[in-house]
Amino acid sequence: MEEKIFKKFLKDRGQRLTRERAAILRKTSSSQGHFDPESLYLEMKKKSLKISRASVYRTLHILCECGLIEKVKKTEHGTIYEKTYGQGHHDHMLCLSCGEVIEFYSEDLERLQKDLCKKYGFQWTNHTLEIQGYCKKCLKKTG
Amino acid sequence: MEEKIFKKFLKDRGQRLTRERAAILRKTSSSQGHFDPESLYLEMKKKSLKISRASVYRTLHILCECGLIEKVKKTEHGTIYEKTYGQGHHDHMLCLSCGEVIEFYSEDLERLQKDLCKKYGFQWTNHTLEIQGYCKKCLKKTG
DNA sequence: AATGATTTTGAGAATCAATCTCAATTATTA
DNA sequence: TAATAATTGAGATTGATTCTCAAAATCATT
Ligand SMILES: [Mn+2]
Ligand SMILES: [Mn+2]
Ligand SMILES: [Zn+2]
Ligand SMILES: [Zn+2]
Repeated sequence: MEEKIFKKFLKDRGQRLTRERAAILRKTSSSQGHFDPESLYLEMKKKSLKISRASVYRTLHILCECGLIEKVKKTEHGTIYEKTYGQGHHDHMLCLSCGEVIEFYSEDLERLQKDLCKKYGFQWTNHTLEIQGYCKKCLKKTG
Repeated sequence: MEEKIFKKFLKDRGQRLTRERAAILRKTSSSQGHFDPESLYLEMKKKSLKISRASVYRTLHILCECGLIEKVKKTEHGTIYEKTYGQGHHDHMLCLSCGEVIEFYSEDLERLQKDLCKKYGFQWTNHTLEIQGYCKKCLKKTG
């Protein structure tokens, strides 16, 4: 389970699983979907888990290195993250109207990309794909 | 040609094609590949085209709205742009070692994405795909 | 060409996410 | 327990970007 992984990861680097780090880990592990550091900070504050912004940012970094979460992208309002533990790889559709994020996965799409890389002599490690457009719900409203 | 398009676009909004805007347009039009506002600002400064940062940022915005350039993505060092006039749509491979950007296009990839959108009742408008990995050159070096 | 209205510019201030500083605190080791 | 090492938080700092606003440039009209 996540805490075990995180603890081991930290230990191997001579770092400690503090109360603050554990709290942030729990928060991100139980998170549904995408999140950003500031919101996470504010939510923890509300819940009387007063952890400084510095620690939030620092811990999110470590969690990335550890592979438990990942940066999704940078926006004008800051960086978006998502947890990766227990989540398969996927890509995103983003509704330009309501902001909804649809997660999807396509084996064909993955294979096609790897084929393309081969063609260019490029050694694939990972990728990010975001499709922008309008979701079903918004299409109904606007007609 | 670009200047004509830009001029018309501005005129239609009651805006003017000033010396500053024209200079930035020329610079971006003649640009090869990707660029960022700060570098563009510094280069123009070197060439005795002293244009303020404010104007650079403002003009890049307008050029985006006009469709002559596009934001590629946001990085920790700022926003990356590229010109779009005369360039077909394409996606990117980014070398994690040397930073090289390979531009590529795949009809199959495009079709596949549109099919996926259909499946989700999502109305496609555009997308961005970045494949991260290692380029041919770097692979040779590192073995 | 002069007048008056409109738009644009640039210098520097403001904003905002993210990082850094460093003294005080906490955990680990001897 | 004392010495050592890691961590925290408050606030300062950085860096990209935006904003402010007075001065300059451009346009339309007489
Ligand atoms: Mn996701
Ligand atoms: Mn490109
Ligand atoms: Zn929507
Ligand atoms: Zn390379």
